[in-house]
Amino acid sequence: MGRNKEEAGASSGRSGGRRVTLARIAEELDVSAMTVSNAYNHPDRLSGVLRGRIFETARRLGYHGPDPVGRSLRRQRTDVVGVLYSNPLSYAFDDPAAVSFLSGLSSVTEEADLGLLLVPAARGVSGERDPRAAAQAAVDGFVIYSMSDREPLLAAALDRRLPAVVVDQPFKAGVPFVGVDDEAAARTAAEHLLHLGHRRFAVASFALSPDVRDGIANPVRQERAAFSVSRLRLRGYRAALEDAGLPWSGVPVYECPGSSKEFGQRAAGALLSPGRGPTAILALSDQLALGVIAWATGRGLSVPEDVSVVGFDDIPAAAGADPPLTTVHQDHAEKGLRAGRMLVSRLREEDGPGAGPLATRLVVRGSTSPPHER
Amino acid sequence: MGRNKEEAGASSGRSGGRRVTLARIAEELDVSAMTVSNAYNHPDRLSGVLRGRIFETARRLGYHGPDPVGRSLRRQRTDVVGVLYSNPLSYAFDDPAAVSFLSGLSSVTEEADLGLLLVPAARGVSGERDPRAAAQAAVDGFVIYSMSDREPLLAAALDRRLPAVVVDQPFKAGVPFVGVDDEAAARTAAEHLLHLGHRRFAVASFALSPDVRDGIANPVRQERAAFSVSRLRLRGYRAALEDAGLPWSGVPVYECPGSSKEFGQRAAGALLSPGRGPTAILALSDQLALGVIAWATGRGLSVPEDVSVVGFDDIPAAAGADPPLTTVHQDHAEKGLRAGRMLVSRLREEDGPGAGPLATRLVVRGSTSPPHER
DNA sequence: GTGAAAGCGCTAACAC
DNA sequence: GTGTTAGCGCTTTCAC
Repeated sequence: MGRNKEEAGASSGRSGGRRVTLARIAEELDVSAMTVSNAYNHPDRLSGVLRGRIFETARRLGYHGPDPVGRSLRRQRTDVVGVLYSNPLSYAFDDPAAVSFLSGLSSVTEEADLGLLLVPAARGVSGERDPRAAAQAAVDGFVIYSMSDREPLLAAALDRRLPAVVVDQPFKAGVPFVGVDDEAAARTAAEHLLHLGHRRFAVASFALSPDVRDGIANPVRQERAAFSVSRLRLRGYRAALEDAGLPWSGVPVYECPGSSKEFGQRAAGALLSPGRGPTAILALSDQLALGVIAWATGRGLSVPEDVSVVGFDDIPAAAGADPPLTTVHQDHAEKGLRAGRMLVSRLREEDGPGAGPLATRLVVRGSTSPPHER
Repeated sequence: MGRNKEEAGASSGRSGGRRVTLARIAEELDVSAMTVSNAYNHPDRLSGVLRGRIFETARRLGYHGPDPVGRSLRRQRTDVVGVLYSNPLSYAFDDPAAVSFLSGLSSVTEEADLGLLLVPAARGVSGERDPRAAAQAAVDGFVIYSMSDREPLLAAALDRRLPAVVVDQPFKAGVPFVGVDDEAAARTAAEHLLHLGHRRFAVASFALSPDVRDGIANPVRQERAAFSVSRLRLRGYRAALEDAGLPWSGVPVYECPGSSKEFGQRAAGALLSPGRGPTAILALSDQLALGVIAWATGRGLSVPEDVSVVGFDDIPAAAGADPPLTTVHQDHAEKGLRAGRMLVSRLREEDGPGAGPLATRLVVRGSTSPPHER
């Protein structure tokens, strides 16, 4: 028989100074802690009556089930997936591509009953993120989203030898990868403009390396870019133009610190200002492309008559833009689904989806046309 | 002196079957576990030399710092904030208002070096979410975003007696709240249309209760709505119309299961179909309003000439819509900031921002005009 | 069906 | 500066 003594303020999980634990409930009912644990984790291993008394006592004492941390320590798993991002977290929510990605990822993790932990990693002086963040995250695995090649945070995460999936960049041997063929996709974008007859190009790029710059990036910096996505897209553009006999040295690449409409406007200002500017602008992202268009139309230039603009990503706003944006489509939500499924299957030690790049396709809309005679 | 024996495969954190722990490093160097712990947590309490040997040995053995779970158990804190959402997680990423909110919230939590855990809570048959999710989340506090009034998940979270903040709904005595005065704000939206001369109204609403419906909701269901945001906005509309002498019974309220452009189109189909329809539609969200506009223009009706439409939220797409949407502005990112600051200050047991509703304002754009004579 | 023993990995508090 | 003790709350294993 339980002693059943009333506790003052028993309604709170931490009243009276002492937290209510499994052991406390067990003591109260003169059963073992194991039995109380079983009541929550293996209800079939108890008589219904005892289970009822346990829950009743728990309710009375303000106990709301096994402490998740004690549980995780003992079971050696947390049922949480960590997400590592190359930028401050709040940037992710301002980036439509990242949001679509997280939407896909979260639908898989939630389905698998796993939490999604957005890992906070303060940015250091060099633009790199605090690697200790990866060591301190209580997770069963990582989804690493779009990191630069030699980011210490990435190394720290992989060092933990937990299941991990890398998305977009960088490609690391031995680590499952989800992404597209950026070089080939960028190439099709440039070829589209070449077919239309353009000969004078400029590029609006987002960051090439964590040590962010704002200005024209020379070919050396381009090839050394720590962000492989940037490097590969530039390579794709370059290959297409050089195949058409155009010297890459004549193509200014404006590097913005980030990927936003505002930066796109700034890039446009630098690229389009002088009299005889480019007739076509290749943007590494839709956000940048939209900024370019906004700047151009704001200056009385018309798109595509005066300048053609091509983006990359096909974010939701691309189709609705004025003019609708010609861009390289990639399925960001699908990336999240795929990354999630790969990681979940690894956590369960089952077979999951295989590797191989996701598809892209050029979507021709209203922001490109043959160059206008000037 | 350390024994320094080489271990096979020492490069992995869990090689040789046995995980590498603090104690293992301590043993290797013939120091106490405490000293190794101090090397990571209180570097100033060791000689630089010893610290160096410890890190060197850790590196050699593949130890990457104290296990986060063991650490959390001992310290009785996780440095993680849990986010509870009224819908499946992936919906949050498809809702521009929620995304802005998370952007604001994450910037505060990251600044405070706290992780953000998106808690997975499967949806039960009644539309309610699994309350066990709240009991199993390893967090120091909760941000509860837009729950229905009697959601078991909400009760389960509050039962844990952790610091918590509720955003948008429901208002619970004793729990810090962040939100706007929905009733007053909705009222201004309806008054705007009344001033323009409208007399025939209809409402496009998102869910009133977790047991989702799709169709006209009668006044009883309206008043019983478990989502206080829905209830209050409807009350605001109603108060304005009744003050103008219009009977609420003449105003159809179409309840959609969710808040999306697609649902808005469906609502418009039901509300605008018959010959003599409303001249103005009040939508409980911009997403719904945008759907209404899309349906109307797709049917050859022009907005605002044939129907005026007012939204609620002022999401980024509202200003760029065609026509630009008249709507009630509220600052979702600010909500996230405020909720984050309130919670962080509570976790630190400091004073934080006080209560009080955030401001809203009616933004008149192109989707409203005086009613056209028919 | 129920329980005893053991220990998951770590650090606060306090010696020395 | 470094070490000792103790225990955070839980569940695996195995016995009964």
